[in-house]
Amino acid sequence: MQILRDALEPMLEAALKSVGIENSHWKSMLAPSREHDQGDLSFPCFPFSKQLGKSPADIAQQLSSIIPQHDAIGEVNAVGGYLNFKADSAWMAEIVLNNGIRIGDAYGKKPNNQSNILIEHTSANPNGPFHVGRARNAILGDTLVRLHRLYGNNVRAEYYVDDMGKQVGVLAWALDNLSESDVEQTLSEREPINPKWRGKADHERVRWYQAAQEIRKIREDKEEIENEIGRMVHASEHGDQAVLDAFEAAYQPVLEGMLSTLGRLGIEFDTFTKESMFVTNGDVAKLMTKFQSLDIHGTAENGAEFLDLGARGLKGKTEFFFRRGDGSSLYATRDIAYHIWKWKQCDELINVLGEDHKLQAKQVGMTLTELGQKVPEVMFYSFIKLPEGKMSTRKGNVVYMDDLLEEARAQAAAVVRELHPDYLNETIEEIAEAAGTSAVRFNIIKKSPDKGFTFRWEEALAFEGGSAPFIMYSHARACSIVEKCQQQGIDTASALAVDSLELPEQMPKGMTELLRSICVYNDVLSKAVNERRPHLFANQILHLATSFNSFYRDCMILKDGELNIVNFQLLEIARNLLRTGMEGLGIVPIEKM
RNA sequence: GGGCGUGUAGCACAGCUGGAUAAUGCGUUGGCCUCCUAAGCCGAAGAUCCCGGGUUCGAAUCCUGGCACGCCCGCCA
Repeated sequence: MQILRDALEPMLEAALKSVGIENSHWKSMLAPSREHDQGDLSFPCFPFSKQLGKSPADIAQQLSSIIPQHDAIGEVNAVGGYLNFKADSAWMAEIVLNNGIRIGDAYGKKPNNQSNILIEHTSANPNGPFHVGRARNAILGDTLVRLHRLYGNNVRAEYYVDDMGKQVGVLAWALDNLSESDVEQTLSEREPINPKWRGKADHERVRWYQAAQEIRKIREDKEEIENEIGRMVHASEHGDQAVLDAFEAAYQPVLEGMLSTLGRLGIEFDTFTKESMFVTNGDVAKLMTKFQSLDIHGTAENGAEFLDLGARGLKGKTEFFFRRGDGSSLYATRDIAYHIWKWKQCDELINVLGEDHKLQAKQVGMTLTELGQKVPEVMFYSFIKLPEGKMSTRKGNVVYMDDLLEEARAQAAAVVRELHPDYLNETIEEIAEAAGTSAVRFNIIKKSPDKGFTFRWEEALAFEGGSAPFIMYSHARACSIVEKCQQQGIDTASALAVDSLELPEQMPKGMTELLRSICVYNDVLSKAVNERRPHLFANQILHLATSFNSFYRDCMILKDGELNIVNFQLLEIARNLLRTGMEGLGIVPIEKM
């Protein structure tokens, strides 16, 4: 709790000085208490034992008696060599009720930070629908974008469109050369397209792509096919506009289908940048010329060129090829041109990448350094597996996000229908869509990105405990209380305006817990944003919802038609914090459940 | 073979800039709706923190050596 720390540090410093400790290492030792009921911040006294010739317990005891009384401190105690500080409930209430704590600016407000942040995420090849694995990037990336905005930063969400190269080439070839019956025959062993997604181009066209991948391996004329695809890919890499246009015609509907899936999850982009731009505008050619002047430049027998990153300390694969023997560029080369371009339009650059890109990101980073450019920050994430193994669009071994969202919506609808048989169908559908999609999102966000996990339907569709619907429910509950107040004709606006409040003498546990949770909110948001670990904030919102539920249990807002103003004001703060927090996570903050 | 990452209750997951009795959810189990939404709340049981060594007053956390799993080691993207 930063606000408690700020209040405490000067007092602790003085106390330490008076017992003879003057170095400043102690600051990092004042840390959140492990034992949550012992205090909010704890200070272990063990290291001073030798220096002072006293037992840690004695030192803690002595310090506790020196620390002066202060509004912020509810309790100081010395237990087993620890000095524990508990924030004072009334003090927390004072700060919270008087807007003394910054909680981020949420949506629609101006950024309070002038620096421009560019976050590139998703950037999936436009060759087929999102499966759950590919979608982890989009969900994590979008959450990072949202959290930055909640924190008050100015962010641009960018999608890098892979509009050239082999994957799109195969797709374009397939659409031009295969009939529907070719495709269906080739894929006859596989599951047919879900009728629900007929007409959605990502689902339709991926079958052409998948069929082409098979045909390229088995058909008699496979060599000619390879030549044809190779010719197009080549042309695209040399900036042949006709071929690039043909590619675009092939992938654009697919990309739109993919984006509509993401849209359902609340994911949107500010800008799209096509890879081919860096070929057609000459950036890549200039870059490759520049590489030739570097000390670490090398040339292979067939004329292919590379940078020797081993000379800069890279272990393992040391040669980083940027030009093929035939003179064309490689994906990584274009990626570097792209990075240089990105740096021209932002102050801070973040990429969201799968763990399979770690080496590539390292190579790009080292090359950028070699060119005197800054290195982007990267949020890596591990893959989602299926119980049967790895997901692969090519092999068709996937759980599509569209199917997952449908299933989630259907199951959520069943829950709502059972809980509230009296709700209108339309209401049920609305709640189900929000709860279903939010649950899917949250299930991915709440896990640490560097942890791989196995997708399980029952987890993705859990609507209790640590889920999005749990948070949504707490929020909806808060909303329903406000609604009830208004129904009863209570003037909520003037209740909010009251500023001389009398706090309860004995503060209920639920209220203290809620205040605590509110007081650490911004600490966690800041950490989640700056360390690029959205799951920390997800857990904080879960915690906020839990403590709100305790507050709800202990503190009646409306009793016998009578409004408790303190409780009401706290309710509104918590409700607002829940709502903005949910927006930061991409959970839909519906008001009725 | 080399590099990177992960390994914590039956399951899942947090904690990992060293600090107390390792947090949370599911599952198991006992209780709570004449009272603002029970998708909720309160309680109980459940953990060799992968294994061995080391550093330290103190190790889930740091170092080291293993083991298991994942990813990478293309003139692919």
